[in-house]
Order: sequence, then structure tokens, then C-alpha cells
Amino acid sequence: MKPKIAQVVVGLPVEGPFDYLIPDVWPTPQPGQRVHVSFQNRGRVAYVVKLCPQSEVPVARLKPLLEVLDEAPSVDQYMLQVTHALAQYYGCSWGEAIEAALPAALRIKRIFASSVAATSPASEIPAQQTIFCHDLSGRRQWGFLQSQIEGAVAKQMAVIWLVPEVLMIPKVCTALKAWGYRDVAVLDKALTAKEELAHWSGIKIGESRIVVGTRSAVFAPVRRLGLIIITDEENLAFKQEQSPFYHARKVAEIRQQVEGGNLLYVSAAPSVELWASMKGNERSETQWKEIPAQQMGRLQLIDLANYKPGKRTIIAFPLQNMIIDTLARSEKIVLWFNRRGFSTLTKCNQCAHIIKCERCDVHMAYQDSRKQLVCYLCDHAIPLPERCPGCGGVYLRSLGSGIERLESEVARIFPQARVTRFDKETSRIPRNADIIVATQAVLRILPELSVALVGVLSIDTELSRIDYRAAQRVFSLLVYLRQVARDKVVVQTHHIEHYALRCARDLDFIGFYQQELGLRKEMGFPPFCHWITLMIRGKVRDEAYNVALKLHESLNQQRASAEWEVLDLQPDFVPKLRDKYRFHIMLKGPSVPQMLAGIEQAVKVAKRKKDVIVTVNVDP
DNA sequence: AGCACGCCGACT
DNA sequence: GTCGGCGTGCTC
Repeated sequence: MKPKIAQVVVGLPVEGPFDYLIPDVWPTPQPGQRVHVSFQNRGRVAYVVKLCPQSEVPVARLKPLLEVLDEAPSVDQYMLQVTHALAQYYGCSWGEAIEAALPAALRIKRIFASSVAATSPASEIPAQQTIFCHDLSGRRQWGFLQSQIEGAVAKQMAVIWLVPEVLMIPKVCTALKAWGYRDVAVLDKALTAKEELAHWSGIKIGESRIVVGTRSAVFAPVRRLGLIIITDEENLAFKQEQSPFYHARKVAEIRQQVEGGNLLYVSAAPSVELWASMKGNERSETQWKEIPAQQMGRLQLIDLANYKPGKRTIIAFPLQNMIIDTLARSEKIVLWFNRRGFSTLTKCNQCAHIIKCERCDVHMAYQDSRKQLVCYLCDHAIPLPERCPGCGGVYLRSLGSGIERLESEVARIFPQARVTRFDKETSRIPRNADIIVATQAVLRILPELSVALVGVLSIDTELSRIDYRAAQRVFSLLVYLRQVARDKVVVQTHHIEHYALRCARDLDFIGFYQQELGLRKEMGFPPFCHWITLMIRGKVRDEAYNVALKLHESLNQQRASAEWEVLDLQPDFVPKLRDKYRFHIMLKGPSVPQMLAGIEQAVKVAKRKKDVIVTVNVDP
């Protein structure tokens, strides 16, 4: 019998699905199709997820579908399953997950002409394999990747290649063209809505079978998925920092489970989680591809306990000497210093007033390049006041050192060198400089520069981050720098014995990951458990705090007999951002679904309070 | 998310 | 007497 009811979901934080009548004279819509409905008396785009002969809801209370928006489903059968699993894992609604997977242009009620052929029903799911390519050379992975791609293409299957950074896309496209592939499409959220839709449609109708893109490209609507490549898997850019807070790796895993095909990670120093999971699988020839380094910069550690940089410079003397040597050979130097601006704070010498960002409550740093005080959190800028806002005096002074101060200092110490600075604001690649003073933004362009010496000045700040991944990030960073530095990488530190530094120096991968996994196990950190962060934020501090407090209380009651635990309620690492006060509660336990089920009710209650926003971040 | 319903404070 | 605050509940 012809189905009478279409079950739909919407891109709101409401569960559903909701039943709608299919008007008699209509042809039956298909699951995955976009429809227009009246939801709560307002027009909305919704997504058909299922058809059924009848509804639990009395017919009198059912509304009809108003319109079917496209000829063919926007979401195929596989992607319906994938988004459903995604919603389950990350604790969002199915509709929200579907919208995360679709181009933004499809969220509005407009018919998009598409000659998409109906999706072929599930034939057999292709064999699947997960491969890790540990490429220390940073270069010779390309041949291996080419053969893997060719393997998929030969079977008429599609390839998705994810990179962490938009700037890496052209390089990948160039390589693919050189290998003779013409049907390559780019997907990235930086595209305009129109371009995004055009590229997406091209992939959907099978014009492009190779997709290159950043995080969101993991949802590319390819038909026969043969291979997903994830380059630099450890990069934090693969995690979305807004709802639904998904990680591209997790989505790739779900897609592989649902659609089959291979999953290929490429990295010189992957996340501890990936290393552990690949080690768990027998390290066979096919699953683990080891590419040794041919040439790599040496790593040298300078103990700041022995070489105290003077009051006037933060560059230790041995490093200064190496810079002089490198300059004498007319070679290029990068000095890594992860702090933007000129100063870190601006203070009145008369009344000790410190200028803070009015929206975020943090010190504002003077940026000489903009001649303004800038907040490093929200980028809010104000002119440097002539008089102190506290006492009206004229004794405002800039303290601490940011990258701009370092730049002028370096120029003073090495007058023979052309010194320039590279940070987030810099757009041109500084090819003509001898010394480039740079923040971590330089990572994006480092392969383009031919650098002999990299001096890392601020690794101690990175090591002391309150983040369980700090050691791994330092290790990955240093290994990466060794790949791009022709001669050597010099790290000055107070933590000369730190295992992340020593293992990076000795290229001791086994040692690093073993030690790190040991610590993670001891501390009960991932991958030995899962974390969920609940963030509570609001404009009125007390309101946000009270909601957080109540939520924390009811979570504590909830978990009395459960396997998971609730950590203390705390101000977030960023306690105030853009006029909103932020608190977070961390949960820790072996099973994400179990934790989500346990907190669902309490979170729902907390979300009811208006002016306070509660978000759930799984595997933060 | 948004919006309607419903119950208590200061006002033309 | 009423206008309107926001806590509570629901969306087929």
C-alpha cells in the first residue's frame, strides 16, 4: 500500500521525527528529500527520514507536507545512516547533523534544479581497511598516496582527501592534476554559499569523483566511497568548535562503517589516540606504511638554566651564535615565538591601572603594526589612550614582550640581517628576509620557505598549557619543524629533561607514545576514557553561574550509581569572551552513549533558562 | 531554537 | 482593575 505518512526531522535541537501527511495526489517523496512544512506554524525546511503507512499521532493533528523541494534526495541512504549515528554520538538532533552535512544554501526554502539520478540502492559494501602512513620525510608520501588513490579509482570508486588547512588545498590539487585526474572538486566552508553548492552538486551527480577539502568535506556526497585520506590527523582543525562539535576523523570512521572503503591517515607525528588504535591492530605491512626520513634537521636543546638570556634579550647566547653563523652562510632563519602584538600588557606607572578588554577582561597588547591596543581573544581594538583611564596621568607603559618587540630586538642584535615578522595578519610570504620572527601562523607557509635554522623561543609556554594534549602537540610540532628545517631546529627551554623534547630530538616515536600512553592511563585521560565538556555561558555572570551550579548538582545526583564521573564546576579557560561569562563542567567515563543518556535530562532542564546557553562537546 | 500559555508585580 | 515580566512546555 502507498505510504501515507512522511517522517521528517528539522535542523533544530528537537528530537522528532515528526509525522506529516503526504497529500493523496502526490507521488511518494523519498527518504532524504528536502521538503517544506509548517512546523509550529512557521515555514521550515525539513528532511524526510522515513515513510510509513500510518502514524501514532491522531490524523486530525497531522499537517500535510507543503512542498517537495528537489527532484531527488539531498541525503542518500548512507548519509541518512551516517548523520543518524553522528547525532547519537555527539548528542545533537538528527536534523542538526543533516544540516552539518549539507551545503548552507540548502537550508533555505528554494528549489534547486538537479538532475540527480536516484541513488542506487545498497549493493554490497566494499571491503574496508584502515591504513596509517607514518611519513617522516614529509615528501615521499605522495607516491604512496597516488597508488592508493589509483587503487580506488580503478574500481570506479570515489576519493575524499582531507587537509587541515585551506592553504594546503592548491598543493593537493596540483598533485592530483599532475597524476592525470581531471574530475577533482574542492569543498571548503570558506567558499561562498553559491560556489559550495555548485561544487557539492557536481560531486553529487558524479561529475567529480575526487574531492579535496577541509573538515566539512568529510560529508562530500560521493556515491561509491572508496577511500578517505586524512593528512596531518593530529591537527586540531579537524574538530569543529561549534555545535555539533564533530571531529572529521570520527565522521570518517562512521562513514567507513556504513559505506565501507579504506581510511588512510598520513602524519609524521599523529595524535596519541590514533597511534594507540593503529598499534592495537597488528602492525602488518599493509596497514602500517613507514616512510623514513632521508634528511631531517637535527634538534638541539639549549638549557636555559645554563644560558640565562640577559635582561635585554630572550634569545640564549648559543642560539645567537648559531644565528650569526647561519647569516654568514646567507641562509634563512625562522624564530618561533607564539605571542602576538608588541607588548602583553599596558599599565600605568603612576596608579598601576592595567588596560583590559571590556568584553573579555584580559590584558590588551599594543600592536605597533596597527597602532592600537588589541585583545588577543576577540580581536577588539581600541586606540592607545593618551591619558590613563584610571588616574588621568600620562605614564602608560607597555610591558612584557610580544612578537613585535622581539622583531625590533632581533633587528638590533643582528643589524646585518633583513628581519621581518610573520603572524596571523601577514598576508605575503616573506621570501626576501634573512630572519623571520613568527608565531605559529608560520606553519602554513613554512614548506614554501627554504629555511636552514628554526629557533624555538617559547616552547615552555606550550609545554605548560593546561591541556592533556600539550606534550603530544609539542612533540608533533618539533617533528614537523625538523622536516622543514634543512640544518637544525634549536629549542631553548627550562625543561631540558621533558620526554616530549628528548623524544623529538632522538626521533624516538616508540618511546614518546609509550610514555605518553602510560601517563594518560595513569591519569585516566583519553584514549583510556572519554570526556564531555558542558559549557554554560551568559551575559550576566551570576545567571550563568547559577545555571551551571544547578546543572552540576543534578549531574552529581544523576551519576551516583553510574560508571562515569563529574569533575568540578569551573570557570572556562577563557572565563569571559565577547561579553559572555563562561563556565564548564567536565565529565569523564568509558562510554559516550552512557554519559549522554545520563546527562540528557539535566542538560535539557538547564537549557530552558533563557539568556544562558548550554552546549555539549563530546571528545573536546 | 522560537513561540504560546500562564501566573504574580507596578501602573495608564 | 490591567499590562507585561519570564518560567514551563511543545513543536507532527
